Amino acid sequence: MSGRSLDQSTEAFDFIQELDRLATSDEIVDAMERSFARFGFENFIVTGLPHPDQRIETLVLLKKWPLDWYRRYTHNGYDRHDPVIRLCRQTVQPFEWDEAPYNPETNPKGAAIMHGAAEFGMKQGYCLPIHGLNGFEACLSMSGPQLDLTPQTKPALHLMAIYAFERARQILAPSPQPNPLTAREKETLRWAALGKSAADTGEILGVTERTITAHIGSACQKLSAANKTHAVARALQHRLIEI
Amino acid sequence: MSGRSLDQSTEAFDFIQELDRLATSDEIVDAMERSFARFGFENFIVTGLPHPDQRIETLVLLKKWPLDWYRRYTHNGYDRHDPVIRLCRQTVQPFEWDEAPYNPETNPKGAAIMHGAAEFGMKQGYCLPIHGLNGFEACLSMSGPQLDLTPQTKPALHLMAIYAFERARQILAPSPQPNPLTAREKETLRWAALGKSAADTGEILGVTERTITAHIGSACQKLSAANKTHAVARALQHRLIEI
DNA sequence: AAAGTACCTGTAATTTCCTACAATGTTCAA
DNA sequence: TTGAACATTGTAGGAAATTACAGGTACTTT
Repeated sequence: MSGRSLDQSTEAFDFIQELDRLATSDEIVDAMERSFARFGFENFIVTGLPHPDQRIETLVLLKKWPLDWYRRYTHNGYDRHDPVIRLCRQTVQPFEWDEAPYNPETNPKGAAIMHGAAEFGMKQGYCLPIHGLNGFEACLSMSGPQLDLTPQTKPALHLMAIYAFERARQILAPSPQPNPLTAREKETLRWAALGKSAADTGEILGVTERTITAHIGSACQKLSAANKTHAVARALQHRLIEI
Repeated sequence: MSGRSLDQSTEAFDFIQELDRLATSDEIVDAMERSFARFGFENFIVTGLPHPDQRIETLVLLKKWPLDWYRRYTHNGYDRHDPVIRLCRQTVQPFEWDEAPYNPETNPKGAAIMHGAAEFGMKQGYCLPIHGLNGFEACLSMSGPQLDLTPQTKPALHLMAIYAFERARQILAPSPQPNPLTAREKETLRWAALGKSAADTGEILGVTERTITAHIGSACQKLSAANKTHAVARALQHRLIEI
């Protein structure tokens, strides 16, 4: 094993131990900047992957990213068509940006997005998908002019990404937004997701059918759902209930 | 950094590179046995976490585990109450078995399961949650009489677990079971998940309401669902549709 | 003490869903 | 070519869901 790759192996473990001592997102960004620079990366972004009804800006945790490109990217909703984001949703394995395919027929904007990044000096990059609790999807995407990626360094970066994300999540999102549903509403939605009718659920919970429909109805209102099926789907999607 | 922990750091990266050269699950088990032994582990199991309607036996990928305990565990459905499994679903961070809480009131079987494992020589252990695509949950759980866990070794084991799992998944589950739903059934379920009535969906797809109800009905049959809401929940849970 | 929230229940009208029985045309593989 | 699976549509009746209007209890916060 070369001296260089040994350095990089221990670099990952040192980085992880350093993370626990960092208290703010700025400190994490600084630490990431230093550590990733040793692997040839200049820019990076840590972000969740948005649902159809979310904007990616609200999910970005950390970034050292060309600001103009970031503005253009978010303003135009490029995340919907970005080949890197798309591949990120389909794999758990890290990959280089080059490896993200884009079919000009099904995704005409794909090429333009990749070219746009290249215009900002980000021709090459490495993306590390992160899959969290309850199907939460995120990634650490990095770019640099001269990547130094070997079979040794890739897992090291992977490990750094996982821990950096988790640390950032702890700091920046310590309190997941309060579940807007009451206990009863969650309970009735959960039974509905398991195929129970309002009458069934009423019997299970020892209340009348009418009460169940009332809970379902208020859950529909809170979730802006058109009906029970819609409410269950949204509750599952946003991890408000578990089945 | 001590010589021991440096060995263990490189051990992880060597293990990961070795994985790609392994072609069978037996070879992976052997490699894991050798590598994990250096961290003080004797037994391990790599398994997916079952949904309410699944059995854990069908999701076990690799194991070196006391057979009698495994039989007792699966026969009694201990995975439903195992404190380690429960915590595994709630965190992405590795943890020691000791750290898995069990409330005797809400989970009376929890203590018995932990004691049962101890009877088979598995008093201490380390569990590494693995969160895959689309919310797929799995873990690598390991046990040994004398654990050698330090802030350096824990991330190393974590990394090994992630790559070992992915390699086992590639070998043992190369072909995800075919989606049993037809294109039309998925389409109608998807619109249902978005809150559309059968009449709405019929208008959207340019067919009659009756046709939509037929598709939903056959989807319900295939999914063993009691009604549309149940079918949508199951389809979402098993990643048969995306919304 | 008042206000707010969650929880519970009722009636009634309307809409939507679900199932059973029946049938036609298409596509694809054996 | 000949089933098998799929997509489509129909009728009809019962089950379930949805909405609107109304009201009561219990608990917590202000």
